[in-house]
Amino acid sequence: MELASKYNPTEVEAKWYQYWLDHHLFSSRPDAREPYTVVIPPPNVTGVLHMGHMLNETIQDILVRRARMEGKNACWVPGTDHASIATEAKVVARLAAQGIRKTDLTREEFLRHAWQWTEEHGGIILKQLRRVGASCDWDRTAFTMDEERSRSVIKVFVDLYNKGLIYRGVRMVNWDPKAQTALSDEEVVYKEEHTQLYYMKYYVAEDDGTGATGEEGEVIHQDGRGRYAVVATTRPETIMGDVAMCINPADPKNHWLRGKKVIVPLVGRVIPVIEDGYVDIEFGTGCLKVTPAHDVNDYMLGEKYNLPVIDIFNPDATLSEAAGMYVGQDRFDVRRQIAKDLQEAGLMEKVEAYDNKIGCSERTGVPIEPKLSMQWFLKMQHFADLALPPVMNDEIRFYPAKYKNTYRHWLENIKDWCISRQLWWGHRIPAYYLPTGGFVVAETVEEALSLARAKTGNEALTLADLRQDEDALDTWFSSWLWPISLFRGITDPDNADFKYYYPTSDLVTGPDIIFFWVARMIMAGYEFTGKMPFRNVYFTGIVRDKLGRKMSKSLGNSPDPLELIDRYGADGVRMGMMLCAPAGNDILFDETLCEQGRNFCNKIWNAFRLVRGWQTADAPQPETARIAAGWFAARLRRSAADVADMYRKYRLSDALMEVYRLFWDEFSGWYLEMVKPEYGQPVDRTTLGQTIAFFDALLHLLHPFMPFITEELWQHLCERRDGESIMVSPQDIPAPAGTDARLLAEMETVKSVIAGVRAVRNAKNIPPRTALELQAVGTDPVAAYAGVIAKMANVSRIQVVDAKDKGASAFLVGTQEFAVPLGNLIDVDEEIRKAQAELERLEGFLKGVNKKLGNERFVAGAPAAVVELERKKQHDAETKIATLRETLAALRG
RNA sequence: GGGCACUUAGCUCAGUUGGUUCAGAGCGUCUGCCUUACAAGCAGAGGGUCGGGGGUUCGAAUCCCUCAGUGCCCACCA
Repeated sequence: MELASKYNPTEVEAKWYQYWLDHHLFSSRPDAREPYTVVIPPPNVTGVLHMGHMLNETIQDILVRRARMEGKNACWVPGTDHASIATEAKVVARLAAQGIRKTDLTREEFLRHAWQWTEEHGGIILKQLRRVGASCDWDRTAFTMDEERSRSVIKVFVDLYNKGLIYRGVRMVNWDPKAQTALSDEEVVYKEEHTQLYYMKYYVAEDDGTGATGEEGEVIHQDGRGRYAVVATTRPETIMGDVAMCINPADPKNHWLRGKKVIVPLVGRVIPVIEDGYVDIEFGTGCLKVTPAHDVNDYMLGEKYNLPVIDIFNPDATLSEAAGMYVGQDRFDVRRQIAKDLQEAGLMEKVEAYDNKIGCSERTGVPIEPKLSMQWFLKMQHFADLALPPVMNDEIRFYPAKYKNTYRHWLENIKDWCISRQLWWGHRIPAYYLPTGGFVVAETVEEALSLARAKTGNEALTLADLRQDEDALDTWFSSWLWPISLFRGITDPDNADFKYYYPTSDLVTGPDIIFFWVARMIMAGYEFTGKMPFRNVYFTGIVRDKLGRKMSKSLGNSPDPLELIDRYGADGVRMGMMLCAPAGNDILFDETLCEQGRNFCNKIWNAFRLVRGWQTADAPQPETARIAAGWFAARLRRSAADVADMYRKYRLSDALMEVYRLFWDEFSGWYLEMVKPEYGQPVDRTTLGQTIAFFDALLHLLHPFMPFITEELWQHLCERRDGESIMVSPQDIPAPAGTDARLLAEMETVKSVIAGVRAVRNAKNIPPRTALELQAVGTDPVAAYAGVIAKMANVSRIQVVDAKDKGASAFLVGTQEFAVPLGNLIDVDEEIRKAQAELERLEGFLKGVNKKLGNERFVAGAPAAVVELERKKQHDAETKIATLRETLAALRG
């Protein structure tokens, strides 16, 4: 079969993925081997693959495949997340497009639509993962809202409620007016915005003119209408909720306002002036309007001073009846309107531009509204106490470790978690309200009923008397159980899978969900299993474009991973991702990296074409090939050891780069060229066998990064039988041997000699076909490698000479001088210039070394080995300088 | 406003506890090659006073201080 000179990934990839599936090569069952478990960070069920996934899944696949090849029982569990808010928003939008309002539907009707949506769009991303090569155990595919996961969530809720860790109460929460639900603190993101600061006049009510003491610093505003205080706010639309004005008791400017009452502008309500140290004297005028219903701090003041609460907003952030004005209008329209009205009424002192940070909903993007409401909360201090120590003492390791700080800071300032959402798409809170007031919490409605009967003493209660809480749980309240619930560890903790696979091994995720997910999984792990959920956490970077901008739909700077795979092959794209992905660093993705990956595939492909094309003959192995094989075996052992070390440190980019260079430079560039027979000549069986063994080892090293091409070539290379696969044919590359270091060092010298000759060739424009002679001055330290040098540099003979030819171009390898006789081809002036420059450099270097050695404190203070090294540097430099001087003298002579 | 990182070749990054021959890699750049595995390639070359300044040390890219810049996280100044 003739092989094309270019690797074509498309067919190969489809073929092998199907082969892997057909032979259940990703499936895992508990056995005697050491388990290696990874749970996928479940993508949104209706999501599509983007570059962030591409990176994340590639890393997981590399780790999983590596573990599998090491002989571990690797199990990578895939699944999707129901993504409560995001999915519900999409369903609501679709319904709206059909002219259906959510509020016109019953819960059951809405959920039918949601499930329908999920079935239509769900799981697309899991199919896409196959294109990437992800070696997930698809039989274990789970969904955060499937039956098992739902049972786990409900069981855990009941358990925590019974432990007294879940409570219900009215608190100030983050309200998303678009999704019309409460959010946790973590779901609020702060955005810098250019806004206005409005300075409004609050006239003193029934002003009798008292209060002014004329003391230093006192600031009294007054106009024809009387005396007034000025309050600066970014939210003038909330004045209808004002119930007090607050000044700092230590603020002389506003002393005169003590004990007074002021009039809310436009509204006309008379409110008291209170005093509290909370108020920042420097901000604005030092007067703060207090709106307990719509600001967390104001709420705190309200509690402290027993102020009334006037909630002026409807759930969609339009003004409510309670506002009394602008009723039904949107908060931002009201802001514009009220600014105008204040202006016209002469109640606006001034308006200034102001940069402010606005809390916005992570999901819908709209500014959140602090709102008092009845919600369910999880007490977090208990969990923080559980989850902090294992990370700080490295029982659970973070890569990179810098995230330990972030983690600690969050846990040390933990607040209770608002877990209820006013949504339908999610796990419904298993609380049941009684007709007589109060509620019970139970896993099933039947249990709830018996609890209710016991609680009320009323045996006549029926299911119809119980009303289940309308709220759903925060999505993360199911995600935090993921590593446990995937193995049914909540509902059936004694099952064999759970005992075998849990704790999982590595978690790969982005640092953006360290609080949402990672921290909470650790909490859940210790709370419900008494064990860590995973041993290591690998935090990926955020994928940015080459200009450093975060990839996003709106910027249009995010390539479609599948399109990239079409163009460069999955292996090419995987490599492109990994080339720029050191752990924890943001990765600046550039499509040319995929090109590099594709080129590498091609390089591997062509190296294979070369080897495959060789005919064999019964012949003794040439000396050059024997040397090459001995050297490359050592080179391979060293790289394999280095790569293993990099895996241990999760330095996957470095590991890939090491294998890349090993294959391209050392194997293809040096080894294959050394053993390659003359065109049309056969190769001896020993060399062919060794070469295939090396190739096999290289494919094994490459496989985790580039699964498709390696499987394809491995089949050709080893003539595998059906059902076999490179991924389950572990190959142990021996540990480096004692003699390796010498072997490697000698070959480096040989390479330098070859490079030296080639450089001469290049400089003089001598074609590769023209054989050259080589002289070694005095002695030849690499005489044993003469055959290699002859072949690689096209050198006809190597002579040891006392003095090199007059017309020779010389170069130094270490302290050893070599020369290529060129007859009249040599450019004397150029040679002199070159030698002179080198001499000057060396003299400067020697001066530095001498200075160091001349320093008594260095000789006395530094370790003997270091001093010895300096002496060697000195000696070598002197030797080289002497050689160069001779060369120069000869050239000039 | 607090905290944590980072600043090394044109670009992206290594550089382990301060000490192996003027600081390394990949990509890009330049020069020469279509040499029957590969031009998605081969051979060679150039490129950095390790952000600025100060200090500790026999010795600093590496430790300390300081200044400047960048990024991220957290925070209730309206």
